[in-house]
Amino acid sequence: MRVTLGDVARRAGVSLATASRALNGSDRNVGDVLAARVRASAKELGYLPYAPAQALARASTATLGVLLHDVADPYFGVITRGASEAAAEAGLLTMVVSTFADPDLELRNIRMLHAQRARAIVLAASGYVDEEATRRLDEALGAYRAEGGRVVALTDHGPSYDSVRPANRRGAADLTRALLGLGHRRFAVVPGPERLRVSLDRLLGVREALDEAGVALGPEAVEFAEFSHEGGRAATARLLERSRPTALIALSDVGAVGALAELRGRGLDVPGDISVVGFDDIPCAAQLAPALTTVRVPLERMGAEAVRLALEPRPRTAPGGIEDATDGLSAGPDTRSPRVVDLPTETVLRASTAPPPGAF
Amino acid sequence: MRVTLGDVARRAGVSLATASRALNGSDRNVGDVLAARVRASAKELGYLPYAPAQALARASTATLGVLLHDVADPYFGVITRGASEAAAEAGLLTMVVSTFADPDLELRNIRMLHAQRARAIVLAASGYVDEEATRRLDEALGAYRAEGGRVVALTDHGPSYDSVRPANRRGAADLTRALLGLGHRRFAVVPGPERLRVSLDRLLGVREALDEAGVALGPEAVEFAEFSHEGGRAATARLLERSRPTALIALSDVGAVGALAELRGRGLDVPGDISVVGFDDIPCAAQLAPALTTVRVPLERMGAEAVRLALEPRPRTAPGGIEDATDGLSAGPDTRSPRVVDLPTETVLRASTAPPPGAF
DNA sequence: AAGGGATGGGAAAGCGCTTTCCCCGCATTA
DNA sequence: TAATGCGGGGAAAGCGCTTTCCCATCCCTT
Repeated sequence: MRVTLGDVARRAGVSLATASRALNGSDRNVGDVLAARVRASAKELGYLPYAPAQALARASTATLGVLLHDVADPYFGVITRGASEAAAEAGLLTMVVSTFADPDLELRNIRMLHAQRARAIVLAASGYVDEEATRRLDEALGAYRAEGGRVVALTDHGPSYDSVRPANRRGAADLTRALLGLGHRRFAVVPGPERLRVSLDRLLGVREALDEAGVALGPEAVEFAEFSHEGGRAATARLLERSRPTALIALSDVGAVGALAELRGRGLDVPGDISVVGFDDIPCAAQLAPALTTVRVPLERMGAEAVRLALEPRPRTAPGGIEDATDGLSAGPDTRSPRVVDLPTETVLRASTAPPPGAF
Repeated sequence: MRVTLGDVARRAGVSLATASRALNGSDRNVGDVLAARVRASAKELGYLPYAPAQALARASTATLGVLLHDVADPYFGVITRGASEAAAEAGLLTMVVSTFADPDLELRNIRMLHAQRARAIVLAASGYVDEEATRRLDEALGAYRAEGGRVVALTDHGPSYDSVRPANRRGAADLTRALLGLGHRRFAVVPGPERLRVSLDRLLGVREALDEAGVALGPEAVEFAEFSHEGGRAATARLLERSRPTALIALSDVGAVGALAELRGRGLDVPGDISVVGFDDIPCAAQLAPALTTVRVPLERMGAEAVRLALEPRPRTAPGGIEDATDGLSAGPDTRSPRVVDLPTETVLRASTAPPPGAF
């Protein structure tokens, strides 16, 4: 390409080494005079370092990978904002890849990020139930980590990864208890897709609270659905064919919005005829009418926290068992036990919930 | 790092050159036997190409940059989805950087993307009114283009860039005409921030339609606001202090949502007391209650189209004036006249608009 | 006044890949 | 049979940077 560090050095009358040290920092000092000359020369020539070459020489890039289902989904959008802001603070660029909940695509994307040698990968896309898919992903991630890459999971990806975990199960249980507290006894649930672990996790929380209260939740009252407007809408329609719940629990806000649409279409009043709750507290949840009762998940913080974890200096255990601070170059796999950050969720009561009809 | 092409080559008993050609394609052929051996060897070793090294050797990366205000804003989220999907199809990884409508940050981010030698930059963040800021951005983009980088603007960034342009002005005019058609004569407008060109562009459309109809729009009826829920809410509050419009035109959906919240807070009925319209048709616009009348902007398509434009083979004019198809290596600045793709918008009438109160 | 750290500068060896250039052997043509 | 391509293989020269050495000063210390 155009202006190289060599040009800058020549113009400043110094060696390549000095120019490099002056512009891009190093443990070695450069005399003030020369340093100033180099900087001036760089500015005059409009020099910009050539990142791929730096990456090659340093054996380390300045990029972060974020793996998610869909950037346009506000859930992931907010996470990505948190992550990329934290990344920017650390001088990293964020590469966002969408998998659309397809394990094969996810695998390919992990390989791409690995090939790019992203410093770290944030797994915002949730874990799969399918064991074979999980195994293959683990394998690819393992290879990445073996070369010094860091991985942080934002959902349950097994115990071997650093994780930032919202209290999915507990949050769902609390939410359900809130509905029980209002007097509801007939529930219907729209979890996410059955193949994702989050769905099951949250559903488990719901069951937990219902069991506690001795309320039954038959299979006819559960209808899995994609995390989408249409998914939520269709699932709600199917549920209403076979039961008459007083409370509908959608385990994602986007799904809840679809549910609201379906209910409105059927002329049902929310919360007069039926209460509806969501999960995640995406930005528009509060602005719906009725405003959606939901579980606040600290999405932005999750993204930021994940990056913090990923960039945390990583002690490595030498064969002798003593921690040593080898740099990234001689990087071996990470031998620490994984860090886990548990983030609390919070039930947010809004206008979409009320006591069941006929309650006094 | 770990497994290099050299390892693969050695294991397959071939030269580095052959291994490279077999795995990563080239204009030269490799015999079937050797090619198979190389592929097998790569698979067995779990080889993944080292992208920074490839970039250095090829003088070209496999990344795309998208510059936007905020990933968590659905407007940009949807654009990004379109762009990154198109990029993925072309084998590119997408780097997303947020500028939060700050020209300085934008400048820094352009430099970073330049340093990464992203193949192309999609400017989804809108142009600034400030001339000095614009000049500096142009300068940085110019340097990037001088080295062969491609730039596509999604909003008005001046005539020198390839652009994908939604019909902002026309869309706003049509929207306004729709309100006029319903009988409205007293308007209030909440454009975006005054420093962004889109805001002015759309406002111009509104004025155009009002002028046509001979309806006045005094300065007291216009209140600029950030593209955000809170911005729209606060601006609406201020507007209502000093005027009693029958129609409120928010020139972004996120702003309109804020406006709805403020109106609801004041006990005003939409559309009974006042009609509200937005702009963009972000996914949740249709799911609000009342569903928002707005202008559909083909966001996803804009992103995809931008990438298509950016990746389009680029003829270059030789000094003699004859187009030649030199490859990217000897890249000079792009001498074609910029491509412009105009995308139509469409007014979508929903429940948030009705004839003004008292109309018969 | 001589020995010995610091200190700062430069030459050059890579980092992992692509691509030119050269060469060899085979098939084709005269 | 000799001349001529040509297809496919390999050696090696980079791509633009960082970093290890090595070296020359300079300033302390004894």
